[in-house]
Amino acid sequence: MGVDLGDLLKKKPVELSDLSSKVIAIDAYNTLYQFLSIIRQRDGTPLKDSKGNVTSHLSGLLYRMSSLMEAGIKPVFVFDGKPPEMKSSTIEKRVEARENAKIKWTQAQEAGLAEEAYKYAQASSRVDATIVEDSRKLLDAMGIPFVDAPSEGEAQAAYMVSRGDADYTGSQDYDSLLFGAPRVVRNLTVSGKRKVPRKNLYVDVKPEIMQLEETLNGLGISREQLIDIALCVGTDYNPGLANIGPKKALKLVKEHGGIKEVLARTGNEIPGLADIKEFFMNPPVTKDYALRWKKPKTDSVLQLLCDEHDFSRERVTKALEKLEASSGAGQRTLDSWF
DNA sequence: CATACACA
DNA sequence: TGTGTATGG
Repeated sequence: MGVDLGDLLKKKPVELSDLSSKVIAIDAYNTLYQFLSIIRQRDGTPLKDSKGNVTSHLSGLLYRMSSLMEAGIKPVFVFDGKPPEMKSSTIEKRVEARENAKIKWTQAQEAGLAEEAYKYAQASSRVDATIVEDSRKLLDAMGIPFVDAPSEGEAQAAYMVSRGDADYTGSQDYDSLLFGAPRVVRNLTVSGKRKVPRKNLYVDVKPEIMQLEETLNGLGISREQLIDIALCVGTDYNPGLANIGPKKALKLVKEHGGIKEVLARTGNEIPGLADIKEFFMNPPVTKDYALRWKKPKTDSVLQLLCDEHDFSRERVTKALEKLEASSGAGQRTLDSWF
């Protein structure tokens, strides 16, 4: 998912402490998917409570958010609304890939291929309605606000940064830049370590920020041209052109001015081009939101995580102490509203 | 992924 | 003070 523009974009590593007091509009889907895919046992099974419900996302949310808030960061989650019709092909492909991965997971398990099994287990992750519902309950109990996007969460998050209601969008994907987010932060993690795929190796990963204006100036293009490049490479709304990666796309778009000319020159076409461009330039968003960070409801968090999902009381209590110590839950924001 | 804990 | 490894639910 998302757009593969990583090589073109200028990224600046930062410390978590540099993001203190910043409001970060986090793409909920992206984050939950990451948690579900990565927080697993060595055989690939996600964390589960005694009733068999998956809890990886709750674990990820609790520990990461309490650490970020302790560092003074003010997260707000943005949930997806109704996906646009032009995304349906991508959505169908994801469903299919997931079903396929489930079968292969079982097969690999039976064949005793641990690494294969793990890989397919990850690929079978799904952010379903229950996952979303649990996550909203936990965020609410933790006092972290969330916003419901009318359509794409990345677009809503970008809008919130454009308006100045948030400082950054937070996502591993680059889409929010296309939607016009002035600033994006990736790798918004605590530990700073990430496992490299397939290898038994960990590398240091720091949060990194990207700035739209700076990126565009550096490449010598407009946002519309950045979108054109994405369209060449492929987005959630179109498959992309054969044998054209980010670098070639940049060259072509700069040379010919825009996607229309590139298509004409290369003998390609993108069905629904105008609608897709319009969607990136002017996505459905809402201004119907209020960002309030509240004191965590300790009892609700303990009830949800410990009583309902078998989390350790000791660990959850420790995380709650971090939350309560955070400035985000405290004075300024809260008092300004009450 | 984040944390805890062992051990250098 | 750091690095590797196991565990969480």
